[in-house]
Amino acid sequence: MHSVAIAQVFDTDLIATSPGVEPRARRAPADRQAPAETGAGNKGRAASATGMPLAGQVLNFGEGRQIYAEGDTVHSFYKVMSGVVRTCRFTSDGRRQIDGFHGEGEIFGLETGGEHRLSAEAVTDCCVVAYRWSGLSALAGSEADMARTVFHLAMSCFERAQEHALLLGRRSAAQKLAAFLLDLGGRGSDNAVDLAMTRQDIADYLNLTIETVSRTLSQFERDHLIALPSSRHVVLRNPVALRGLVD
Amino acid sequence: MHSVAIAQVFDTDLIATSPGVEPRARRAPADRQAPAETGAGNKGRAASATGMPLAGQVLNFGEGRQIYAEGDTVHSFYKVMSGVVRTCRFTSDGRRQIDGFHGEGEIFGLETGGEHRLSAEAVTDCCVVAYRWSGLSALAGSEADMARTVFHLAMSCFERAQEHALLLGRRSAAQKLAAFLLDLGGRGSDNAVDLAMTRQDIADYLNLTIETVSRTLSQFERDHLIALPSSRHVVLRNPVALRGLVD
DNA sequence: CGAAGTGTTGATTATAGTCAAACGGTGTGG
DNA sequence: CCACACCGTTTGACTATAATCAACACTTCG
Repeated sequence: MHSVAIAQVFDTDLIATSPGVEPRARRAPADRQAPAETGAGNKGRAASATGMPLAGQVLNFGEGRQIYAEGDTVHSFYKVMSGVVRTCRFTSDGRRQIDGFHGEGEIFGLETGGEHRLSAEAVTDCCVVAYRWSGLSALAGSEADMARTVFHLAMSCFERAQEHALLLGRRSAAQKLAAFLLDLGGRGSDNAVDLAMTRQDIADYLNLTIETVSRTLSQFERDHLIALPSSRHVVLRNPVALRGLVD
Repeated sequence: MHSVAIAQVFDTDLIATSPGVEPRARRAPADRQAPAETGAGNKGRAASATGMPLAGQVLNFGEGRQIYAEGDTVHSFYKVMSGVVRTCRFTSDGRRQIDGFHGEGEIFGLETGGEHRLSAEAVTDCCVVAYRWSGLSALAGSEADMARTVFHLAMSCFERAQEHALLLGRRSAAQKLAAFLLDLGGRGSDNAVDLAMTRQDIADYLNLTIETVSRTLSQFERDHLIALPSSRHVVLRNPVALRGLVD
């Protein structure tokens, strides 16, 4: 089902070799599939030639597929090679809270406890590397480089979580959306932002409803702050004014 | 101004020796004072007798005093020995967003960048230990124990930030307050919670107004979910029902 | 006692949520 | 090829919730 290859840890960067990515059809038909590591099996894991301490498995997921579920035992943490992943939690009243969107190069699924506190799903077809991780015990004394590496990752996860909390602390829907668009826009150098996720995803991330997201974007367009050539493609016409809304 | 003493790092716990805490009057008069490390100077720093890699300074702050400001150069991270500290940010429209309340044993001020992204202030009179920290470079290869220690701290900061984001994702004021009270209540074993912070602090933490906080607590009391013997003392009369509101 | 800070309550308004309908692409099957 | 259904999205009308503006109560402290 999934292609498997070797990856390795090097200094503060996690590198995957021979990713073996195969394209997948958009619009995955089914709701759920077996967790990644079950589906992919364990074949192909080996220490790399350069003797780096941690090897990873390259895995592919179709759009909408679950990578792991809330409550699953933690076996690995993950790095996004391509595509976008969301981490989220479901509340008992049926709502979904999206903790974050994780794009290329970003880490998700890092936990200290024994089980995942959130589930992770592919927003688009995506390729991720799973790094075996048995919690803090993996940070044995002899592997200081690895400790530093993983520490760095933990800190960037921490800072993203903190920024998300501050984003959610914004007063109005307009402020939240402006901050969201600028965050996405900031990743590329031009002012074109394309949204990998649906309005529902955005709403669940910003703690708004889909209607409010849609209305606010339409208002931004009427105010010439953005252009919406299509619903998933946003052009920041006036980033300065957007920034003014935010801070 | 501040008493100074030695502290040290040991395994995953940061321990302060000879804290030399002196009580201070509640209700600090002035708005701000010089940052801790300026006020306290550098005297008293030394390697401990047991040869632990990191020594800390014990510092005391009166209620309302600033520990560091947003934008300050990072010299240290901090552990709360007693009292409560808040970390927060101010938005250009004058609002304040509280990132978190940090009680006894908790860490704050850990950053990867060169400057603090938030400011920290004493909610009550408090005693904190400042651990010198020059960022990732401090995690040199020979200090694996320290790397593991600091990694553990980073992860707990991360998890708290993530929980805060999910808390802010709650729909209603009642849900936010119920989650907040249960979080505070969970720290002790009984159902008595005393609030170190003002209604304004709570409002800024939950992204609500002071009036909504007050009204919601009054409503909880009318519904026999809590008792409010005084405004800063809450008794959770029906924690099960509160939990039901949250999840 | 009076002043200042903190907290509560009431009346009104602004904002976003809810319910509902319609629009626009995309893919399918006749 | 077109008709159709489906999904994500947009828009409208109405409502619920919390913000705002305002007044008042309670504590602490000088």
